[in-house]
Amino acid sequence: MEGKAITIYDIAKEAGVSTATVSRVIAGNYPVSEKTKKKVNSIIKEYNFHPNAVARSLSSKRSRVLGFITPEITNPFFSQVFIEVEKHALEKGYSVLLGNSLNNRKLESKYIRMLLDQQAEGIILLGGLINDIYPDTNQVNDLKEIEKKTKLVTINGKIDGVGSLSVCTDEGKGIEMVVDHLVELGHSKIGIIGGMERITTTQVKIKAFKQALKNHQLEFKDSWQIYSGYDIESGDSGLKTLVDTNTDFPTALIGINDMVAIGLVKGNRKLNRDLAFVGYDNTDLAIASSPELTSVSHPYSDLGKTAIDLMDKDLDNKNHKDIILDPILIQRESTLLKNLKTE
Amino acid sequence: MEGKAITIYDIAKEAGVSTATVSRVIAGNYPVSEKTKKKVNSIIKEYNFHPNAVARSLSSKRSRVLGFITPEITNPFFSQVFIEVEKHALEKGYSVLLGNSLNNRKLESKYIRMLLDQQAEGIILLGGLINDIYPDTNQVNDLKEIEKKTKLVTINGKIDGVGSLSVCTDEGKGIEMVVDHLVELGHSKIGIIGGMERITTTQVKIKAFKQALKNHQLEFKDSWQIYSGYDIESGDSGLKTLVDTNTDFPTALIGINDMVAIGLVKGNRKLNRDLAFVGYDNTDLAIASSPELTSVSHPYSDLGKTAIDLMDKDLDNKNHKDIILDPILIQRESTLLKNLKTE
DNA sequence: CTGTTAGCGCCTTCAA
DNA sequence: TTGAAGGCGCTAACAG
Repeated sequence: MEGKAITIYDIAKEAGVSTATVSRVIAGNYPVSEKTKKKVNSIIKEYNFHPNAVARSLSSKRSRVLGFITPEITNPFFSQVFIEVEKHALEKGYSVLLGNSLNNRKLESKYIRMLLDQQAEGIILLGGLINDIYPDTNQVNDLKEIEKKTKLVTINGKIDGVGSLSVCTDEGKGIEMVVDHLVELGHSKIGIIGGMERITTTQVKIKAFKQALKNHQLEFKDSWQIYSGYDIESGDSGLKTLVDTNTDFPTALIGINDMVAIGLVKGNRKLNRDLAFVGYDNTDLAIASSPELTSVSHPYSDLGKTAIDLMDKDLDNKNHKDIILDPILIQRESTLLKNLKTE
Repeated sequence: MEGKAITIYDIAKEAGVSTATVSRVIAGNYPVSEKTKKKVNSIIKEYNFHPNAVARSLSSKRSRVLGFITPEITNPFFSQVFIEVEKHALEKGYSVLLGNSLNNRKLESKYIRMLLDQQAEGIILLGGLINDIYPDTNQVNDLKEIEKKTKLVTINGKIDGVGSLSVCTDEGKGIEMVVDHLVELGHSKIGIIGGMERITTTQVKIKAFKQALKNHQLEFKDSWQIYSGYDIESGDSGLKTLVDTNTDFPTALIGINDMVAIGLVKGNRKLNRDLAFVGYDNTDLAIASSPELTSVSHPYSDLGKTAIDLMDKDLDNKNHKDIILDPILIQRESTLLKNLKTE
């Protein structure tokens, strides 16, 4: 491997100019005469020279590296956001280091440490700590500390006291759209399954759910709201709980996310009740399901673009930016197969 | 942001030793007396000092950064492999830069370029170019060039002429296990749907499929093998083609991967034929499906571990390593609900 | 066991 | 518009 790499110095010598000049034509930020520029460029091409990004980072104090930390990149919601972030990062010349924290706070901290050591110019947090209603004080303090050293952008989450830049989808509005849609179809008995009590996004959704019901003069029934988690199994178990604790039954069920909704659909294969289902996040799973799931989509591309914009712009740190984007309701078979009103 | 970072120099001064000594206690690779070690460490803690990884890379010529390039991290198979790779990378102190090439060869090259510039110590390739039966000559030459500069490890794919280290699952064997399983259950009419003709993994599977049928004295019917792609829609469309072009119909269908199998299951909801289904990769989708899919699992953790081991070990470049791991058949409802033999 | 001293490859003032 | 020269923060011989 590794033949001795060719450096800016070699190019300079060959072109009969100084390394400073070579550096300038590469960066293109200082005036260089057309003539020398051409000369240098031709030599660069001839040697197939590519500047060493590490040396560059050290010298310029700009690593052009961003970090992205998320609990589970296998979760389609997270990976969907990631690819959009990365896409826009690439456009601005950033590389992205991905850290998969497995929902483990220790690992999360370890990755943050690594990113700081790597002089990451910014760290993007999605899921994990930033959605914890009771975040560990030490970790929060760490984040505050980190903010002094690098930019912090959170997606769909935020931590009190940490003045990070954030972008999120209005998940309350998303749930409202779902309820409106279901009511429109004639449903008045709606349940919401999944999530965990101490997770902010779950709370946002449930709060919005209650409000939306109220808007339609519908009653919120405690026993139709069940915390059970975020995976397929959580849908199944949530449905079981619902059955076990209710005689009166909803006609429509909202899953806290697509995976839970799939679990609900699956669980109902045995029960065979006539139910409408709604998911959340509009991941590939929504289409994998049959019936295909009505789901709320995040504006993924915008989410990614905004996160990168927040990194990129030289925002005043005191000018805390919280950007909120609108969700999109995607209607599919799982609610549309039957319209209660027309029966 | 950015207060003036504290450096090894500050620590040295405060501890009354040289920077070399500080460097040594941090690296822990050279002898330092217990006493000075303690002293230095206490100062490091006191100042909460963390060495600048960039400076370290430049000086030591070891970036401790790996690159991972894959077409679509949202594809559960790819992301599953990724998290295992990353997990083992972390254990060895590597960070991983992820590049999502979107199956675009240009982007693939761009990411490779970025990784080279970042002095990545190794690049892991999964999917994309390395599974192309007719790879572009220029790109292959590029890869050869790259191999001179960094380590190249390919997962589940390989390029002729590029002596890269590789690790893969024996996908032929996987298909053989599937066929054996189906035959065991009494199936003799088996189809295989999905994939693309010019992709190596598809070819491996189909070749193995033919051989497995032969082993059981079963006939391979051309019209029961349909290229259609890799996503859910491909399953659906593949099934349509199957219906359109056959009067005699299989009793069992193998999807080239889980997504295709899901598409098959979904498509069959309308046809309502009595079929057994098998997927491949054993992703979360296999469980999301109902009936849950019998599927072939890769030894994901081993795959990741091996890839990192190949990076890490100082292997002789001429000693080309191709490591082949065994797949695992996971039996689930989609084949087990009915045993033709017992009817 | 520890300090001195060159760099690693590039950027960036400061002069010219 | 260009060159000289001193870092960036750390590592790694080479002495001692």
